[in-house]
Amino acid sequence: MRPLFHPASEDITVEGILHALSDPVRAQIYAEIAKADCPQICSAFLEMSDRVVPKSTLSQHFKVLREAGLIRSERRGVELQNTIRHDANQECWGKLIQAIMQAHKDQTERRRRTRRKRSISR
Amino acid sequence: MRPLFHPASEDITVEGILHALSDPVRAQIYAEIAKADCPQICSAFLEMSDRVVPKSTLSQHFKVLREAGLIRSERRGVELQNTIRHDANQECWGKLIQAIMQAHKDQTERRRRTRRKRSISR
DNA sequence: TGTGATAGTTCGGAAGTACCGAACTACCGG
DNA sequence: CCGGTAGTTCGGTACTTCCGAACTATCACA
Repeated sequence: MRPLFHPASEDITVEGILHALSDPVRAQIYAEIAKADCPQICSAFLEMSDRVVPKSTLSQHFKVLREAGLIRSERRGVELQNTIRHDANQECWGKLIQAIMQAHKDQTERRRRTRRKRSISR
Repeated sequence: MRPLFHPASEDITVEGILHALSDPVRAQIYAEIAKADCPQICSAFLEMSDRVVPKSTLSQHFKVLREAGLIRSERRGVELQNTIRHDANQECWGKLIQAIMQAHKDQTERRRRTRRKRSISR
């Protein structure tokens, strides 16, 4: 097991961030880590809202988020503590990331409304 | 050749937009269409800044942008006139797209400065 | 109409990426 | 050292991307 790689903040790219957050599972993971007030461990996401995420897949998702520079993972005993990377975020990526997360939130909300409307009209 | 498919605005997704714009070539195409004051044809992008884009690849890139709901393509004779889709953009995606384009712009600028600094320090 | 030219699309194969189960490594508590 | 829990790596299959070659669509003009 090689030590966890985190890119230097000057190596973070738009492409990397967009790619990482263009996956709904990863976007949700990121959102939950962001809104939690304490570090989150990977296995907390083995089952999410509706779907079950296999743990090898989950591990890859965390790797993508980490290597895009979005989260920081630190070993604490047997588990990884994941937090969002405020260093890079605030300065140059803050607005981008916020806009993306807001768009995801709006979309979830919009979908929820549409589903409900549809089920009423039957 | 099937007619050009454009998604209805309610079928546009964050995932689709992020995926489309996470490719630097597509992001640049989108940026240039956005800043031009008249529709742009696909073949205008066969050679861009430094790289040459093969036309089959270019055709796919336009398809991705179109099907993400970012651009509209209309046949005018032998060519396609591409414009950005303001309908969907303004209402719910405007902020997101602007933030992404700004981030791309900042990144290009940052990279340009770094390159120059490096070449001075030699 | 037919021929040539130009713009874009489709096809097919090679290269790359994603997903997931199974086997593995790392760490801790007794 | 054992057993259990948390994560990673491996390997195969499935999907995606890239690009050249062949194709289709449209126009202009004889």
